[in-house]
Amino acid sequence: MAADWREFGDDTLNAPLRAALECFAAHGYHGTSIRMVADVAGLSVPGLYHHHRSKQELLNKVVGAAMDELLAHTRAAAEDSDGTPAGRFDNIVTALILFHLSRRQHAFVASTEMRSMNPEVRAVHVASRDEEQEMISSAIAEGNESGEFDCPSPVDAARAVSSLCVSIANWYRPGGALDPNDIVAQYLGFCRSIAGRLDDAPAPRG
Amino acid sequence: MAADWREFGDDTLNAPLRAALECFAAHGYHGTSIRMVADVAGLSVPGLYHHHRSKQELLNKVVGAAMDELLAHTRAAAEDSDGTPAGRFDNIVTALILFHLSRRQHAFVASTEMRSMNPEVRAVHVASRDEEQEMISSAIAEGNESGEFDCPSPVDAARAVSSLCVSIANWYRPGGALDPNDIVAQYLGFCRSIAGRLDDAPAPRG
Amino acid sequence: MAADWREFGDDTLNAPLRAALECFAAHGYHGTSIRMVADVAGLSVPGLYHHHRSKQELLNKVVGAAMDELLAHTRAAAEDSDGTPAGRFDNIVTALILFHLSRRQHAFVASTEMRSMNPEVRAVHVASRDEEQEMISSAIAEGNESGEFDCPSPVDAARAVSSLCVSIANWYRPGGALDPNDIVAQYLGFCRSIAGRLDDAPAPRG
Amino acid sequence: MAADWREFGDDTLNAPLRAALECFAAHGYHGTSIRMVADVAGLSVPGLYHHHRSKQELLNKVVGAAMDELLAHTRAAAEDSDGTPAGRFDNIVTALILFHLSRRQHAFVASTEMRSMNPEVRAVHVASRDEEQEMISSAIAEGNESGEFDCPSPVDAARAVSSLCVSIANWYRPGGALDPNDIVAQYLGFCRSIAGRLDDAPAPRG
DNA sequence: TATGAATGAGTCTTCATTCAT
DNA sequence: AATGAATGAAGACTCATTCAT
Repeated sequence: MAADWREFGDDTLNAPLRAALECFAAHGYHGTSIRMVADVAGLSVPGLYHHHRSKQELLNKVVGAAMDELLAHTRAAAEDSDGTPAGRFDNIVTALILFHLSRRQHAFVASTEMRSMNPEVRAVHVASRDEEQEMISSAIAEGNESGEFDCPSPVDAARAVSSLCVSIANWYRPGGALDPNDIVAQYLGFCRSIAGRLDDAPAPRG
Repeated sequence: MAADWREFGDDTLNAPLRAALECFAAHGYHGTSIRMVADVAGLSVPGLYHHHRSKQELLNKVVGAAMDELLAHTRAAAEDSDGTPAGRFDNIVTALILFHLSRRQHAFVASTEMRSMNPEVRAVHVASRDEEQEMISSAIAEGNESGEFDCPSPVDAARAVSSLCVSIANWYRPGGALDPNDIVAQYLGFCRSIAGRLDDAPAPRG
Repeated sequence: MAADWREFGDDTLNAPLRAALECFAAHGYHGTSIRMVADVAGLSVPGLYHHHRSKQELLNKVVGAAMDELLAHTRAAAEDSDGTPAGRFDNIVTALILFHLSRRQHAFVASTEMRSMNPEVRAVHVASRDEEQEMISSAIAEGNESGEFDCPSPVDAARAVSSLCVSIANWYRPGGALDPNDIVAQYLGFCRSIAGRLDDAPAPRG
Repeated sequence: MAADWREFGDDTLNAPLRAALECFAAHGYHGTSIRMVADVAGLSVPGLYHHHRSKQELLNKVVGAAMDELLAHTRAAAEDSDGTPAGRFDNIVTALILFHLSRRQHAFVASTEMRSMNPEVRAVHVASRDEEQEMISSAIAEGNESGEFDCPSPVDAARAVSSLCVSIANWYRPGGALDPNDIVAQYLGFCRSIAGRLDDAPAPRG
């Protein structure tokens, strides 16, 4: 994993989960009926239930898979860095941006349907998200010490960085006018400046 | 209005609309039943229908009121500025931040339930949002000319600025640890750096 | 009540509960669909739900009303007796028989659908039934002391007496060949002999 | 068979039928799903269907086997008697009691799920039950002639006797406080007194 | 003005049953 | 012989909405 954290191939969702993802992204959890999911998946309703026990479970699995993938890539990105806080920050944020470009719907559903999840499942996802943000804020904090960053509140900045990356999923459409690589560069620039990165060689900016 | 665009008093929603807002914010449009709204409003179901023709209309009114208020404040803020692009940018973004602090639920519902609105109503709101972002991007573009900003893509930066301000509604709770004034300063700083503001006197940063 | 414990007029079930009673008696709780009940009651399905919260509640109310009526009549019968254990036994058992003749379906459903009830509701009904049998067994036990009965195990006999009266609901149909008064006399005789009643003037026997 | 009508060994139901019996006894026919039966039987659903064509057939076979066993034992008991009506009555009733002690669940299901059976299958079982009761009532009637019984209505008494024996299945649990042999003696006494048995040597009574 | 009562259409879910493998 | 996968029909229940009062 450590080597290819930049790569997001086709996701591994099977037909029913993919259908659920698409429906949830388009209409929301409560706006989606199980019949819609079954139709999109090319199954009958009981056929869908043969694979997944409930509508709730569809959501859990979709969001769970997304969160796992995000964390795995982010951790790999952090480990893969050059050892400096700034390098770690760049890698983590790059992974975050790439994820939201590559898993647009997953990310959108995960952030939108938090409230529709079971409390216990939601707790897991909140923990994942918190770990995410913690990785960012500690990189910034260490960067403050190393002189690479000048950020008065790493925790708040990390939240803003995270929010900004998440927001990509709200508007990005593959095949649109913007090149993904440009977006990565652009948003990495945004995030560096939010975090108070002190640049000799200034980062690309939007 | 031009004078007090910084002030957001109590909103003017009557009981049914306020109830709808609360329910939509908590459970989403499709996750909210008309009966829930009636209960929270202290009305019977037909009593609710006496005031508002449909569930859809509740959403339209709630979101419409929010968008109108946001636009009014933003326009007033723009007009109230010192005439420089940088001053206009600061005012507009400040209005945007204040709105998302003061109308947390309204903003959350407006951004979350776009897809649940009638197409024609949605079109109005999209137009409002676009006008919003256009005000920001043109301030940045003019700032590029005036030398106050150095921003390669004002449109993209404006979207990022807007997204970041909207995201405040996702986590801010009145009465929390952070002081609203500090948040304004902090996020204005974030937005300035996203937009490539060239500072003599550096802005507060997060 | 003490005066008219022999009288069972029309029961007080309203249309939905009466419909539920009839359906449960005919097809059992699980064999009855809510649609059947609604049809029999002359209501739409949501109309039925307007009056009663769930299928389970229909069962609870039907059985609860029956148990309450049975207990009220049995207690009144006990209080109305001539003071001797034998007189009390006769009154209680007579009330029991009359109930199963007059509330055939109620009794049938109550005894058949115990297992279909919520645990807590079932507990109430088990307690009622136990009180019932306790009234019978203590009459027998006191009759043993007074010399009116000779019964080695009043508890077991009381259960048999109770079971025998309940069984009337399995076959009795109003308007059939047997006169209700004759059945009362006959089954009272059965019950006396089960309980070991020592007769000078022999009771009617079947 | 004539020799051992008092013996009820393990029943001969195979795994699927035994599972069906247990489920039907616990939840009723309509409260039982084919999947529950399959699970209890340790089979897959199609595996269950491989052995039995339908849920209905499971019920038919379970009840049919029970009825056949009951009739066989009752007939053997009748033939095995000492030739007197009273002796025949005692044997038949004893067989009836033993059956309800030994085949508690079978008897319970057979009496509870009459209404859930196919009409033609139900007809067979009604006929069996009628034959049963006819054996009892004719023993009583002949006993009236022979002076061993004094029973004004043998048919009604036979039904009461039958009902009382059936009711044992409602409460008896193997391993409980009461010894099966005692129950036989006790209920035989109950039934004799219901039937108006005139005793020189008084029978055991409850 | 306000509400108890009602409803057609829809919700999620499970049913008994079958079939390709 | 045995099963994973599938399905039309039905299950209980709720939806947004209306109407008589």
